[in-house]
Amino acid sequence: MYVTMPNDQSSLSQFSATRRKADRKLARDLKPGGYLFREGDEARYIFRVLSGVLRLTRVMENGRRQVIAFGYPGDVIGFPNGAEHHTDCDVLTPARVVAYRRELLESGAGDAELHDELLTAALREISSMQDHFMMLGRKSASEKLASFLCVLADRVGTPLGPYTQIALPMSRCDIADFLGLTTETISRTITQLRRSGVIALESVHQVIILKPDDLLTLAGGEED
Amino acid sequence: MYVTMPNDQSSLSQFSATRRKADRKLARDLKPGGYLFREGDEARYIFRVLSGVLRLTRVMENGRRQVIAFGYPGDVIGFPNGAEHHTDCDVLTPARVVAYRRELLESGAGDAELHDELLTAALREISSMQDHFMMLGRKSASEKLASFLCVLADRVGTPLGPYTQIALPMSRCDIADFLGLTTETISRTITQLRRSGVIALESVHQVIILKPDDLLTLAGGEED
DNA sequence: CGGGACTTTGACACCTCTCAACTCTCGTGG
DNA sequence: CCACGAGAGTTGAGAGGTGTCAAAGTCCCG
Repeated sequence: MYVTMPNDQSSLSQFSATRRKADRKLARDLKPGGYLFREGDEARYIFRVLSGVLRLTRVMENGRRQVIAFGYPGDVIGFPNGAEHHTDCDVLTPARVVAYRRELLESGAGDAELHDELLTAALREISSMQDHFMMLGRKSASEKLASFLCVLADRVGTPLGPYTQIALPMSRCDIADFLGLTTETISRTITQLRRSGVIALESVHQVIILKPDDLLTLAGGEED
Repeated sequence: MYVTMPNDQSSLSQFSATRRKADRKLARDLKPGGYLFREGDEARYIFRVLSGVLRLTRVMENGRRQVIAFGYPGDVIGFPNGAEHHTDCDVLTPARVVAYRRELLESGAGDAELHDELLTAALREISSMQDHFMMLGRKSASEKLASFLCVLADRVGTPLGPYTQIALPMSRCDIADFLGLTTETISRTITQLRRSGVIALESVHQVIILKPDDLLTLAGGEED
């Protein structure tokens, strides 16, 4: 999942019901703290997230880290480039994924429908990443965080009375590395939002959006 | 083309000789200042750049702009997401491109080899964009610019005695919008590099790299 | 030769980072 | 049951890098 604007049309719904049924027997369960693959691993499979949250990261030799994306249900991750994976994929919450052999993306290998779904996912990935460029390069700290919360609310928010609640299974540091900021800036910006009454903190990892319209405005305009 | 680290293996060579021959009759010539497609246009074709330089941009309603990529020979651009293009594609120098019907990427449509080449290009695109994230989010102005020049030198640099010369057909503003900076910062950083003897300016749009090793060091480490 | 766009340079402001201290949470062990 | 410690999160002060605004310089092309 990339943080763009909250008009992500991606979701589980793009995958057919028969597909989801067939996947069930191929599903793999993952424990928090573990990993799905590491940079340098041979990329034999592409994964689709059924439940839980994963984290894709890349690290520079000097230690600087970038969180490439968070993998939420419906996301497809692990697109290969060459023979190896080029990111680490860690498990943030108990998760379940389906593994598809990479040949299914590359040739179809007899399952035209799945081939098409994976290809569509790859193309959507490219488009989402382009949106994310805009955010990393052209938005302020508060705009970034507001955008992030908006997208999460749209994709995985749960109603809580008149409000929307969202879980933040990742650490402040993960959010910072995703948005190109520091943990301190994340923390300070969250405090700002809280003090201005836009959000409230149920706990450190549970946010309640009190003023969705204000948050959307803070997110800075949509693209286009 | 994305600015990552100068280990881009992409080039014309990935496309077979027979392909290049067949393309010649499908080639389309483009004039500087024109455009190949605009955001919102129906995405019927995917393009491969044969010569010249293109520019892919996305604009927010408040005017902020992000240059998504520069299209250099060997690059494939215009991957569709849904029915429409989501970026503008402008022509920076006289250019020649080949247009492939999008069905060739999606189904193969009888040309398995081309299908494979386009798919590989899409996957490489994803990987390159991931590298670009690192740069937008985690590098300083001088690191960004040094990285940019390194990649250009690798891909389109021409030997000039013991040095390497590179053309910068895009404006300072384009470079800024690509790297997530301002034109002033680009200008100042170029001046720094010039004063420190790492580069020299043949003209505003012609750079000579005097100390490639220093430039590479300034680019900050490679990923991994 | 003139005009407009682009580039460079300077001064200054401000946002974010850095470094540091403190608080909070949670699990462990006495 | 409470004390303790480790890790994560928050808050503060100060520094520094980049943006903003303004003006001068340069290039290009009619």
